[in-house]
Amino acid sequence: MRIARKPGRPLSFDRNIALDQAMRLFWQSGYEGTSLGALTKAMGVTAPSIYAAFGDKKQLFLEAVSRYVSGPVTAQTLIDDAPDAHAAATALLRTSAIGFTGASTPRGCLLATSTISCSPAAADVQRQLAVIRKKIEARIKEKIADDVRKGVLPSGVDADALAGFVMATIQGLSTLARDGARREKILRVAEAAMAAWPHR
Amino acid sequence: MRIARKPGRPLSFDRNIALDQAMRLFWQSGYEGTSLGALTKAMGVTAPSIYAAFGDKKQLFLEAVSRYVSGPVTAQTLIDDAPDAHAAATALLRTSAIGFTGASTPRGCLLATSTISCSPAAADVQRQLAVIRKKIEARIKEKIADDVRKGVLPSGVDADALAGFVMATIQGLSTLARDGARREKILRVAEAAMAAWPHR
DNA sequence: TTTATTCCATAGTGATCGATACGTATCTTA
DNA sequence: TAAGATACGTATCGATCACTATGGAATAAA
Repeated sequence: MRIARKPGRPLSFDRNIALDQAMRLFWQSGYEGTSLGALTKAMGVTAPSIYAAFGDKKQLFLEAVSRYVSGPVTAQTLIDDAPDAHAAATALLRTSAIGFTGASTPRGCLLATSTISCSPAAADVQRQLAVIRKKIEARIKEKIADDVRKGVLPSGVDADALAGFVMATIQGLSTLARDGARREKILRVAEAAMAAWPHR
Repeated sequence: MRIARKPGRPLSFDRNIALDQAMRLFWQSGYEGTSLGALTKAMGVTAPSIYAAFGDKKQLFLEAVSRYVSGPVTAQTLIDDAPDAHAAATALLRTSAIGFTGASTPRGCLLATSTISCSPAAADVQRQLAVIRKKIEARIKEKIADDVRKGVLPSGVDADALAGFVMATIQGLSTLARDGARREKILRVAEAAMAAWPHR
């Protein structure tokens, strides 16, 4: 079977690599803080090619976000693979602390920082990221509720508040990282946070 | 003694009221997300008058931030007035939960949201807000260290990590509020967080 | 009234924003 | 080699950005 090849002039850049550069820039400066001029420079692609390949700036950003949350290790997989909610929360916080302080990436969390505040024109983008955050929180809440049903956690546990607490801590770790805190300290903060976990 | 009155045409607007409107707008949309056009409309003051009264956009923003953190109830006073670190942290989190969900104010925390991500042009503003955040964290850390010295908290307590945890939680509550969580839930999250507090 | 001072309102400044029109180059297919 | 399709590079588009030059209006002091 032959490889189907589109007619016409081929792309002169690697779409994945260019998207990675865009993701990194959005991660660093946020959605509205990243200009198309900065994107063209970082991606090595002219504006018309970006628009042909990704649509407009909003679609490029959302695709970058999709790439950010679709790596081999995601919040989803961390939660699903953990034996219980405590292990899931610990893994989430530890992985966040590591991921927010990578030497070769921007500090903090793209999901937590890139549209926290923006002009009214970007309100819908802001809302879409909030939806993603809420889905993660809902998944944590389910995991906690599972533990309550199994008797791993006492029946009095407020799954809603505890899931919100885990999310809040992740967002907070992101800001600490943005403000320059070292990885080692953020890991200690995460550990201190897990002391809030209820026991049977 | 007579009231000294400047010569020349008097100001046609109330500087404090205008500053309040600016603060609210920055609180809502962040530093770079708030345009001067939006400010002139909300403040009811034309651009040249804003520049005459406040300098430039950066100075106006910093003055709005100064106003935000200089109310009758501030992080500083909450910490200083509390009998111990646990009470201080509880007061901080509860007050944050209330303040981030006011019906007549934007949601979340101006200090936590307005410059989390921004273009390289606003890097210095971003840094100045990070300094303010770090001062609050340092004050919390002192309060904790005091408790350790007094024996209120065990000597093994990591004051640095615990102070970072309180700050991280506040930032996280801000994002939860931004994402639409109700005040009642955020208060429960704050309560869940305080379960992490070490005891003697 | 005159003069000095200060502020307001109009109407812009150059720069940058996101996004695109247009003509040429490069590919597959026939 | 011709035809069709796709992407490239150049050179912009109108809108909006933060900001300001200029002249008239409103006040206090002389």
